[in-house]
Amino acid sequence: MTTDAAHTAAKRLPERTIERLSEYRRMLLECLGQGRTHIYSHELASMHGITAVQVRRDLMLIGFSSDTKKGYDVEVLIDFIGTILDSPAGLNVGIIGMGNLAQAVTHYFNGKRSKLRITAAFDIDPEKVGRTVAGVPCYHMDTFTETAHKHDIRVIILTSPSSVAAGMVEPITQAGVRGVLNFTSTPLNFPADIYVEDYDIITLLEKVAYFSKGGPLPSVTAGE
Amino acid sequence: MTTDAAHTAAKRLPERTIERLSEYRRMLLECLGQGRTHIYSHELASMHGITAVQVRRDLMLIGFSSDTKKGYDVEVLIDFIGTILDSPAGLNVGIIGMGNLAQAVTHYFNGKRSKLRITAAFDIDPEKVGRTVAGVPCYHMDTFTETAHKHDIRVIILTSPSSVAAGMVEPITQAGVRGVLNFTSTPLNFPADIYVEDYDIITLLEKVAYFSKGGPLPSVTAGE
DNA sequence: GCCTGTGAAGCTATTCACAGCT
DNA sequence: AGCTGTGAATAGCTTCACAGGC
Repeated sequence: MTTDAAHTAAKRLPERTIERLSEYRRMLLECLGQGRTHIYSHELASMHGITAVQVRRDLMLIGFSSDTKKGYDVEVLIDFIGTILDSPAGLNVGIIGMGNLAQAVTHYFNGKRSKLRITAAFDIDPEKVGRTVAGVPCYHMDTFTETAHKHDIRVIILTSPSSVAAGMVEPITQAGVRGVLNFTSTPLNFPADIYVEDYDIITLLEKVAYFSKGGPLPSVTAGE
Repeated sequence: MTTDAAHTAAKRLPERTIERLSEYRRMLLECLGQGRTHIYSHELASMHGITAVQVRRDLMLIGFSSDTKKGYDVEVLIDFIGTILDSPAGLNVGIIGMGNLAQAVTHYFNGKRSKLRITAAFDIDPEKVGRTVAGVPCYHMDTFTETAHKHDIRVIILTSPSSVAAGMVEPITQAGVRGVLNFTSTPLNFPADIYVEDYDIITLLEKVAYFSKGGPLPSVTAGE
């Protein structure tokens, strides 16, 4: 087995596979909590509404294979996915803009054991700066660069108002951040070596709206 | 059957194209607000960090073409995209769970002119039920079916705690909802004729984290 | 020249189909 | 029988390359 798999650029896994691995893991953790020790690919698949082949293919891609034929060992698989997704030492995440969305995200995180830690929030609202919001200390945006360094922030969740988002590119880049999750509806021009995931809620909803009407799905057969 | 099957998703556009159309439109609206009347494909493209061909291909797919060669007419294109994305009469959206995330989403919507309207929220918290939260009347989840019908809700944004999400499938399905935007980290088994978009924030962040470290990008640009 | 529109090629992701193992 | 692992085929999406128009 290849020990360098975790950081081989050449073997970059497909985006979709990464997303699914994250989902598998969460489901597996739930199964584990319910005392389940093994799970078949088709079970995991149906829980996610995908095919068993897809699950097996994903596991194949990460080089996981079960030794027994009684399905995958839940605990072992969880750990294995961890070697792919997690940085061994964990990763510190900062969040810019401490409004409702940021608080929601932060709360989502609480309780989930994770190698990802939201360790610093940034805002300009005097109501928030200096206080702890949703369990995270909130700093003034002016102190971003130094605070980000101090906390060794590698990933930024950007939830500032879209109007000021463009101005965040420079400081984020300067701070040595490697990845950005952009909830802003402004497309941002980061250098190519920073991974950016745009996640625009309006777009998402318009997409759902489109496909909701798009399929004038022929009458469902009476059976159900 | 009187209605030809051809009309069934007659020309269902690619998911990605739909997403981009939504983004183009928002950018175009901004351009329009700045008094711009025409725009070239490569301009629109660079604003979104994609290629000009991609933009032209998307427009080709929706059957849009410019009459002049001075770029696309901003206003005309906005309207054209509207004919693709919007239901002429608009679409009512309901939101289940009126926590931070829901409030953020609702606020995101305010001010954006849209054919989508969040007209009803549902929660079980007595603090919220009966009041107007973020500009949207909040009803008790118990009244979901009738309220959803009364409001002619076609799309649901699901932001309830994951633990109770599974229980929402039945009522949502019964209410005749056609599309669901699921922010819950629970994969939900809706009938195939309901369009579901799963949008899990933890997965997203884990993905960003993976690709942030994944690329041991040769040399981090030290200089400014 | 610089633009748009588009067939054809290329790439990515999913599914098919089947071999091999208990 | 039912499961996993995987080459080969397919579907979905993006980019190349170029034709045609101002």
